[in-house]
Amino acid sequence: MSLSSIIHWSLTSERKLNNMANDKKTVEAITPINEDFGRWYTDIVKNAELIDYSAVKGCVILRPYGYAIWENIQKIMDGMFKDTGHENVYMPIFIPESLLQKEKDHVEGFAPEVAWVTLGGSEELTERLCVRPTSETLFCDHFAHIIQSYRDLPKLYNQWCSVVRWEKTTRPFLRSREFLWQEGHTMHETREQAEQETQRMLEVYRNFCEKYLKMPVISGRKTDKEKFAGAVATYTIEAMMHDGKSLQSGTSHFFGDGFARAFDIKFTARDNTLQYPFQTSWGVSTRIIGAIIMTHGDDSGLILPPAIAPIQVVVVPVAQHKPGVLEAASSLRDRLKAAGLRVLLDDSDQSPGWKFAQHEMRGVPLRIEIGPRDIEAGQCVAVRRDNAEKTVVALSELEVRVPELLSTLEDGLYERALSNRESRTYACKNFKELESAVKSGPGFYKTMWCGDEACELKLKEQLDISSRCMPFEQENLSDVCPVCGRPAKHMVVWGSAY
RNA sequence: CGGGGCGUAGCGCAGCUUGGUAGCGCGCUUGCUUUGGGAGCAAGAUGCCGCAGGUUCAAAUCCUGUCGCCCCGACCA
Repeated sequence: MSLSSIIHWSLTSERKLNNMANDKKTVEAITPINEDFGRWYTDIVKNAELIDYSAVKGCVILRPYGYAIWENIQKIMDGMFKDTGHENVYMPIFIPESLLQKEKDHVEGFAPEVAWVTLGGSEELTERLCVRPTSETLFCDHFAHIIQSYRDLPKLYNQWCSVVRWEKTTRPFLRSREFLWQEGHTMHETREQAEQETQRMLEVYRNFCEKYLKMPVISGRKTDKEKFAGAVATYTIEAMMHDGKSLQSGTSHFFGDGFARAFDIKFTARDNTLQYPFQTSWGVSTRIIGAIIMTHGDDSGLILPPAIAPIQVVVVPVAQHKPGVLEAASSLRDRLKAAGLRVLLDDSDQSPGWKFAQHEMRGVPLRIEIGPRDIEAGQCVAVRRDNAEKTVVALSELEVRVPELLSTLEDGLYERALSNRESRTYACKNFKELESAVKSGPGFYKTMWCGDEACELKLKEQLDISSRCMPFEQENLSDVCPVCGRPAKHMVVWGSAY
């Protein structure tokens, strides 16, 4: 028996025992978060009814609760894009092969994971069509038609759509073959304007993650090795997950005029000369839902930040068959709804305990219990999802206290995520320190770096870590690269990534 | 792509070694009683045993092939 089969055997039998022990209680017990993070994650996405697996490997069904999270994310982000002057468009799902191949680096980067359509009905197509893995080429083809003059610039476009990348290893939300996202594509008169746009949209992403998702991120630049195929520079926001691994949560690319040249996009400039415009693109995908799960979740399941939670408050009536209870509960619901909250009154005929567990699994930020005793006392009981803290709320103060509780919960989520990141972040002056930091567990390892890709590759080989980003907020940890000893140019955050 | 494991009711699994009427728990349906942390009793319904061949009087069980999923590793804009 090989080592891995022994490990597998002991895991499955352990699970069997767990299941047997839990049978009385529930069939939906999830793996403890610190026992097997990967399994915990899969348990969550299925048990919280975010997704179901489909007939095609790597393509998941977003169930109503999971899709509602995406809709809330969309609503907020779309507003932020509109506020920064962007317009939504929709491009076709297919890209002719000749179009995809116009930019050399781009096609090389994406070719291995592109899905092709070769037949229309039973007829072989004269040119095969790729199912878009990203839409730079389509936008460029279109921009070439509509940009003539500096007066046509800037073009600030965004589209909400799905893209397909034929991945070998897949995980719900984190890496699937088809996923939903938004991709912004912009064209500018000058290099500076495009560079500014790249940074501006990264800042929109950072703001969105920190303000609404309560997820601290590090923003910075990718090394050349890690940058987007065809980009001059790629910027990223990196978030640390519960287990210390890094998740690239949004990217913003500066393309220079490379694509413009490849696609022959030209405009007449103010000085009556023909110029190539400068381009950006930026994207956030449903992967961000994976980030939310892995940042905030715990042993009881999901914890959703209120801003994107499909249900912000669940009202659970206790002894709901008794006269007056359901009426009191639905009046609570109506008042909270009127106060602008997303509320569910769970009047299903499950026991209260079952409802508690169920809504905890689904990450509802705040639960309100109301039973005969409360009604008599003119109160209800609010329970925070993140720390199970119970607060007695006078019914007369409902509209004031509930938003307060949600807001302190938001602060709590952010603080907890931040302190997890801080406790797993290591500043390393030399190779020895880096090595021992890596040994002490997954995390962010900050070091200086000479800028040479050879050193980057060496760290991958020797310590199995890759560069996550070169943060905008640089620190001076030492004067030399810990790998080669040459003068250090940048501070880099290293880690292992999802 | 390499190594390992698993496909039996909606879910989790037993049965396979040694072939002989398809099982258990949860869930589901109906009724009654319950309700402040995953309720109880009673009566029900649900299976091309992944698929295709083969051996046999007889296959969930043995043999061959095949497809799918999971884990570990490699790869991964």
